[in-house]
Amino acid sequence: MEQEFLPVAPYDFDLSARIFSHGDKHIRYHDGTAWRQVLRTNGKLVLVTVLSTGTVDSPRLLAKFCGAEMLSAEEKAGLMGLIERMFNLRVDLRPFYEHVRKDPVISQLVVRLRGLKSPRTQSIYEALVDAIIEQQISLGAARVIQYRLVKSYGDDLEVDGARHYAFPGPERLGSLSVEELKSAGLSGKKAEYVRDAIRMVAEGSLDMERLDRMEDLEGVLEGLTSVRGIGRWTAEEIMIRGMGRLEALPADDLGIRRSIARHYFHDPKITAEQARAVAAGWGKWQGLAAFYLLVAESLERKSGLTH
DNA sequence: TACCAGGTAAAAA
DNA sequence: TTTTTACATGGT
Repeated sequence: MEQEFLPVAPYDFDLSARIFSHGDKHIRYHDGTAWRQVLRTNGKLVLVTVLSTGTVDSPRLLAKFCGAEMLSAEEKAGLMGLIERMFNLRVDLRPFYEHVRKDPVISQLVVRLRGLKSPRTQSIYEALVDAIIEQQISLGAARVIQYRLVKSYGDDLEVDGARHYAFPGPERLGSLSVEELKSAGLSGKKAEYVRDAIRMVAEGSLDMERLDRMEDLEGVLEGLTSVRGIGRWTAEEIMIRGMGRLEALPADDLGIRRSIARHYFHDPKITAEQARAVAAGWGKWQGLAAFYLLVAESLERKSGLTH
């Protein structure tokens, strides 16, 4: 079963999905031309493959759905909406490019990385779990733990003899003991944070949907940080990566601070406040602008290694 | 081997 | 109120 998408131009799918290039083939990855991950629609697992068949100025995507028995029209529509959200296909980059025209650094990057849109997780819940795992440790270490969690407790789907894993649902993850979560590599505290936050969502004391609909950024931040284990950094990660709030900037983030320091200061290290002061100029596109910085750095690192 | 890595809450000062 | 500390894992 195939489905076509017409994203809002400009859009560079392969560049945008590049952050998944070091992924796990059985969980989620991008091999340069195609992106693949198991998604859920109405409880059904579907292996989704997305690839670009267009150009940056005339973007066109093709999605293939495998593994599930017949999908209803409603389930298919659900998947399509999910894919549009996950890649921010409806976002129009042109106002962003217009806004940063006078910024000495970002104005250069938007030319080099034209069509880049930051991807989102399948659900806000998934962004929450990922962000808690990523607290303090390196991205490499976090990724190992995340994949171990998915392979240990996620539902699996077999397609053409290969086994693919979906991120475990909140019912499953919330029912695990602290010991089981620790066996995947989480610290005792992080295991408690994850379990308790999921339970709060389940019992209704943490209403993610309400926060997602909220207009006021500060209100969302406040709602999220009231949860034990979610500090400012984690809340802002959830906002940009899970909710698609492109104005949210995790200025406490070490990588973002390093990057802003390198481009705007002489110091190799700056404070979160200094980072926020620079980012203020990016207006309601702060998180997206920071994403451009990080992608530019990763591209430079890669080309640096090959020479 | 030791230290740092895309933090946070709780204890101690 | 501000400053330390424990925490888990993987890369260097």
